[in-house]
Amino acid sequence: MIDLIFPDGSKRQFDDGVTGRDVAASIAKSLEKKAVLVKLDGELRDLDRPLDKGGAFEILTRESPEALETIRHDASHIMAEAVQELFPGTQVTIGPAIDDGFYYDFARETPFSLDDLATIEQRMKEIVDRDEKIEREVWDRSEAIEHFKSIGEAYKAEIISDLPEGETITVYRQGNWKDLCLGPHLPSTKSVGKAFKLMKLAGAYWRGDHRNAQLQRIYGTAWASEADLEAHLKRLEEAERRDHRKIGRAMDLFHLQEEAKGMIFWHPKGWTLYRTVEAYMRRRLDADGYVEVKAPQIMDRALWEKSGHWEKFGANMFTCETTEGEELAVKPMNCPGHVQIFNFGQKSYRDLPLRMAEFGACHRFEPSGALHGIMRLRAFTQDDAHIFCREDQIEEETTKFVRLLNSVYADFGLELHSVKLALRPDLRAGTDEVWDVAEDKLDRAARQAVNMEVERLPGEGAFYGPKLEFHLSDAIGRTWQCGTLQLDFVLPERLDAEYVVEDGSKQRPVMLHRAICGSMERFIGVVIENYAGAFPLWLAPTQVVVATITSDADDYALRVAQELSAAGLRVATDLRNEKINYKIREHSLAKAPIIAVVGRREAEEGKVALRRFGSEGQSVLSLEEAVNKLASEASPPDVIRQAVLQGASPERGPVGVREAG
RNA sequence: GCCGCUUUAGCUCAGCUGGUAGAGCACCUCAUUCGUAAUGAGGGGGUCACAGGUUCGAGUCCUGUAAGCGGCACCA
Repeated sequence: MIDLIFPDGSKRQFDDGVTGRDVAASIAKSLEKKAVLVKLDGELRDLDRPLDKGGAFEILTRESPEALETIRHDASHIMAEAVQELFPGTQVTIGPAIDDGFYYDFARETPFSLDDLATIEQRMKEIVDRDEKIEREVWDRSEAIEHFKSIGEAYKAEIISDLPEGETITVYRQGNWKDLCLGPHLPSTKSVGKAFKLMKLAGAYWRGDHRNAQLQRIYGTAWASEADLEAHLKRLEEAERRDHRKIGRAMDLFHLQEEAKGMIFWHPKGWTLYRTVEAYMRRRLDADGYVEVKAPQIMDRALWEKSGHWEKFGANMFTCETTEGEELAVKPMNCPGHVQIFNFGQKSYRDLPLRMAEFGACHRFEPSGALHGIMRLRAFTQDDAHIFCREDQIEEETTKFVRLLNSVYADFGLELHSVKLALRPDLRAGTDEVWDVAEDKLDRAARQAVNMEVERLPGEGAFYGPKLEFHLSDAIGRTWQCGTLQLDFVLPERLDAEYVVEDGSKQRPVMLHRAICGSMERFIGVVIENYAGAFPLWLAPTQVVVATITSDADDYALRVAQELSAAGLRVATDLRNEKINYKIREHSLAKAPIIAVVGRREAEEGKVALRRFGSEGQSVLSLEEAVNKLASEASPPDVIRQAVLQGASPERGPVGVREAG
């Protein structure tokens, strides 16, 4: 007999070997019908698999969130079945559930075409209609290897051979089709439903290793209901609408061209946005006790050899040789330069922590396939800083940094989504004791700053120290990793950084590499997508468009523009001989935050009619009122906070905006 | 870098099985002076990514190259 404890706390006894389906049937016939999976002590299991032990027990229906992953996993199996029916000779490999859907990697000579996807999808729906029972079988290891070899499934046979001895080999059978799989699965192909869609074709390496054969991956999305599928497709459309590359072109922010691939041509409006973000970051760093520096763009090979970059990352560095025989490299990162500045003259423990910041332009030779819009470039600017400190300052500095990062994200309408701690890799510098302390310090400091679980990523740290990754989420819930903080035990040693302590002896400082935006370009890309180009007033490249109704108002419009501009606002005028409807439409489509309409009436009364992006109303204000109001509204969020702290009236208007515009 | 797809006017895209390139928007000119999301008329603009090949003839078929896109690998 086994004891099952149900979610309501009740406990019942069942015979050994009872299945989830039996249990469901014993509760209600309707439940048996709806049941697709069970959960035993937190583990998902097939409905028809006999229960070999008791424990916390739950019966799951298709609609339960836990079932979704299984629906996706099953969909991948159905896809594999469909592919093997349609394209005999295609080998299967693996096909897991992933976020929003599933994929399956196939080995086949001829590539699949987009037309094939429609055919496969059709066949998948037929397989669902066939209502094939999905059954779990436990196989003998060598028999399983033999079986898959005999049917030409070399990859499957390899997977089984690589499973540890003693591992239970389970094969799932649906209709005539079999696949090696851990499970669990739904009871029948019909349970999977038809709320799926094949999305794209891609190449992928066997076992994720580029030295292995390249397989053909088919991605699909699968949901519990048609409505969920529709909603997902809508979200994808929405994401596409926000694509920074599209918006960048439409709003005339920047462009890329093949003569400089992976590098941005910033246009006036885009560069205004860039400068606004940079000026904001600079103020935040200034206020947080950083000093800003600028190190050379190109330095001698010898320095990169000393720092270790030449050996480890030389292949990704842009290099050149002078006619005088010097070998130089364009900096791929800023750290060695900063250590040179630290090393100049003598540093005392009184100088620590020394927070050295640079908007550092870095160049890295990224593989062509890695480039992506302005998110992944060959030339980019890090909002980099290195904090030189004592070991006992690591925690405090980390906490301070995380608070700053959190506040910066919030100012851009973004939210810190998760913090991850990348732990020691196999190949690493430093002793285990040092790593224990370092990992522990970062973990504790991050927790203290954000009151959030810190996810641990074993083996993903840099060879020189553990790393905190900060993932943010945008307005439509996508996540991005921008911020990072990395502890470094190695570089100060390699580049001989030291400071004098109280007793006059010399010590190595610890270095914290940290960035909030990561790359300015990438961060701006995220910001563009976050706001879908409809920037808040303080960020908008053009903040106010002064549009005339008739040419009678031209002189007045110029005066309005001049006064707004004098108050620090970024202003454009539209004096064209066009109807006001036309102008409103055009500037609204261009996402101008404020349209100031002036006609004969406003000119005579010294007023302006303000229309805000996204609203149809207008407010008529005197010119002076409008200037004050807009100037104060256009102040960056940190400047407004500062003004409030100092007790200045926020109505007094522009503080600190000018440097950006 | 690897796999697949794409590349036609400034932008978005048509162009069937080969017969010498088209729309909308944008741009320019003229007229229109108008009160909150498109005034009308006219005009200019393309080595069809690039280089070869097949053909009487190539935007269209073939090969190669490049870039872009979707993934994979990479991301110090």
